[in-house]
Amino acid sequence: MRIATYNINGVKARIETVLAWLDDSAPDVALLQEIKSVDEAFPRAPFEERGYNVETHGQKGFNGVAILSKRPLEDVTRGLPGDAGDEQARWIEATVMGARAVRICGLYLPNGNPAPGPKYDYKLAWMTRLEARAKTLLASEEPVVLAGDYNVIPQDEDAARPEAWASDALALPQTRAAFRRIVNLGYTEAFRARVQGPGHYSFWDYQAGAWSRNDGIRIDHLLLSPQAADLMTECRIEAEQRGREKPSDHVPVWVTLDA
DNA sequence: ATGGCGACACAATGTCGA
Repeated sequence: MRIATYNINGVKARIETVLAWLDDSAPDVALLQEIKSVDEAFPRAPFEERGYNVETHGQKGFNGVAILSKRPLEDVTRGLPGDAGDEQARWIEATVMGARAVRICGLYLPNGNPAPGPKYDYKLAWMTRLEARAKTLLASEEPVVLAGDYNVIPQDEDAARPEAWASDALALPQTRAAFRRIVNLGYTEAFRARVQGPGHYSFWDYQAGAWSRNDGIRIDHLLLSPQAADLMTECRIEAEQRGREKPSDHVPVWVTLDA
């Protein structure tokens, strides 16, 4: 089972790009972030024509997450538990059926800038809720994948210019500590379990020629429960997608599970 | 230190992202 996470920066603006990617790369499951669409306006047909089941959790204008899956999906839930008043569409879960059923969570973690401030407070509170959900899911002792745009640069080696991000909400010590607390519950960060060292990024800003200068950051992650980590056979960043026609500013990140 | 880009809501600029 090949699972990809991909912040597409608007499904309406990116539809041709995403369809070309699906045709070339053919993931079994794709977790999309920043669909920037309400559910009723999401262009389901071209995905369904390609054999994908489509589940969305959108809102008007911003945010929004979706799951595309060639395998059946069960028990779909929307919204991160822990704050009934949170109206931002940033979380969707489903169980993907297969040789092993896998609980898959697609997330779009808040950016949090400027920090300090209310947006940063929201980010940290959201991460506390994520930690609680991650802990609950771990207790199931089933394969679990928490994947998406975390808006977290875990370590300095995950940025081409770490000094430029030192006081940014993506890299502040409190942000990194909150991310580590989740990993330290018992999750495996898929990419770093397989690839070490600097120079691996998943986002390049549209501005100032960031892609051509490889001035990137690694902020899209897949966290695997022990039962999922045991099934991992591959993890890679599909960086070449950043150089294609009308790209998102993020690229897909992949994990393959023997499930 | 900032935000040069890009998407979106809404109708010319403002907000947001990272």
